[in-house]
Amino acid sequence: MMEIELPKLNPSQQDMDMIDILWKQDIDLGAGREVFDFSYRQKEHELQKQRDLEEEKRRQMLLEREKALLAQLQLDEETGEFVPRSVPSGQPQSASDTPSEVSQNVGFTVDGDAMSFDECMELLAQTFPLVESSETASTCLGTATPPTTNSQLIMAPEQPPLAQTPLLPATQKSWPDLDQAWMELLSIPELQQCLNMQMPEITEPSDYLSTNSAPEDPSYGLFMPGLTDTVVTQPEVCPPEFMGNYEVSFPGAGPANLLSQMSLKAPDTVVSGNTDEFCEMFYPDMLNTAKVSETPHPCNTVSGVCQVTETPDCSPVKPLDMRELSSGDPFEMSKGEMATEFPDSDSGLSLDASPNMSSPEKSTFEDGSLGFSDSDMDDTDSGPGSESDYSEMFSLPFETTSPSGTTTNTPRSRRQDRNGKHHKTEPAEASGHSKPPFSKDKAKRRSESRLSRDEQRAKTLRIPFTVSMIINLPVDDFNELMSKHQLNEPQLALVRDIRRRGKNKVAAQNCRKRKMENIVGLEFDLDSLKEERERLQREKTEHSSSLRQMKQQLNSLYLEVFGMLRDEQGRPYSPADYSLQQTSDGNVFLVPRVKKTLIKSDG
DNA sequence: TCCCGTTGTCATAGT
DNA sequence: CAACTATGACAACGG
Repeated sequence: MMEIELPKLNPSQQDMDMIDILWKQDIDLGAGREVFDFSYRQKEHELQKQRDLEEEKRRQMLLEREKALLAQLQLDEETGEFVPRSVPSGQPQSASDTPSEVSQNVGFTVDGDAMSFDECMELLAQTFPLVESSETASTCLGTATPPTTNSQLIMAPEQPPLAQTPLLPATQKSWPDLDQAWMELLSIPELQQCLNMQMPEITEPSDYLSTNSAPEDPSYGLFMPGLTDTVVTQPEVCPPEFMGNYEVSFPGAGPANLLSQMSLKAPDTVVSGNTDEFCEMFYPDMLNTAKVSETPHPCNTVSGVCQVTETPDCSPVKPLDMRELSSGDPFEMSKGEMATEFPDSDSGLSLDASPNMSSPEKSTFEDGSLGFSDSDMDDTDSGPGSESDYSEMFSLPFETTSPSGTTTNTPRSRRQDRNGKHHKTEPAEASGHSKPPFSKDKAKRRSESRLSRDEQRAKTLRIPFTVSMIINLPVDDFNELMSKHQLNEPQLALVRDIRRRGKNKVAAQNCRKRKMENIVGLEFDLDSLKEERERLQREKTEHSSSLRQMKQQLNSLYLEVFGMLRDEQGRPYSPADYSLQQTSDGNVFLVPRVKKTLIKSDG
């Protein structure tokens, strides 16, 4: 039932188109065009393997050298230094990072428990016979680099999928290790560099890009007029073929390949982010399948991928799934990515946050007038089918994050498969076929239903675009699109309403987010000001105390000085009659108080 | 049933 | 002036 027909209509061109689409959408992820090109990836893969091999060899050599070094040294109890135990007939040292005096005495021929590099390689080759010979070296990392290496994760077109199954349990158990190893792998600068270098060498990206006018927004190209023209006039320009090619090319490894390549091309995303999130982004279906499947493993998402990758027979990964996971709605996906990575853009809130999986009960009943079933929808939508494929491609967002979306994807693809190419699947429909496994965020359901309402309306009026297209297209392209389709007045009104609502929804979300941020900021300011006030009050208290003390000291000093003054007869001055005053120039005068008393007496 | 938080939508002012 | 954004207000919804 998961089989789909793969119409072979100008496959190469379609491949290129799809590559363009996927590539553009994944630019946001840091993925390059080569991610989608088999030849790229092959060469990339080769190069990476070489790099891995070199790296591992180098590490292994260092390890061996250290081992041998320690084996050949003994601690000099007098000096506390390690000194050569004997002079072995070792091989000449090639590394420069070993102390010269030591390297002269140490070789690779090992004594004791140390093994030679070749022995190690051989042992590892025997231990992991499934790994490519060139990769056995990398396994020398031991636990740090589990045997499941990039050859498996990235793509293994030449390897039968079953050949990897023996590793499956181990890899699933050791996924954290594998993740770590992957992160280490991906963090190797040379690796990334070399991956990036491959692109210009193999093909000029402009060759691909030339078909589109250069979009400013990476995802913009998805909505380029040319592309939409293609959509309209060429209904079969489609992902299924493209994906089909991939599936044919890499039996049982298509989506995983893509994922791995993506992860390679966008190491930051993988490394910095939670792998679960990452995989949920790309493999909602698979994850869901993995979770639903009876396999009891605590399936973190990576393991979900692993399952899909390594058990292609039962895998839900079919071209359509692939299309979805390769971002369901490419535009939305890319936007979502941008939103998450660059919060400034759209404040991390985009429409894709709004959902496209609508809860069936709500989506179908909330709009009473629109309460037809999904099958009805399918029937009503069987129309020209020209946009259906792209409508599917541009279908609403959030399948990537919503659990219900993930659960619904499989049935959705199934139905799409059944319907062949004439499947304009609305998100609402997609979710309508299976209930959310658990009560997820009500907000999401609400948003789903809301969007699905617009979707339903659009469908009712047979609007040939998806809501996401309507909302997200730049105004010029939107107008162009409108002009290309002869829409009647209600259709135009609905489309404008959908666009307005969609944009306003995002605006409202941003507004609320800002409001909350402002509140948080103000609370922070309030706390700071409270602290400041307390501090100032403490200072004031201290200063008052200090001032009082100084006044007392001054008074004492004054009395002391005044008491030392004597008149011509040697008698002390009376403090009642005289006072000491200091002028601005620093001179001190004895000023009689007589005047005051006189004034007082006069008064 | 009421309360409350969240979200979508509308109206309107501003950019 | 059109398109978009920001925001207050309101309603619907669900816990």
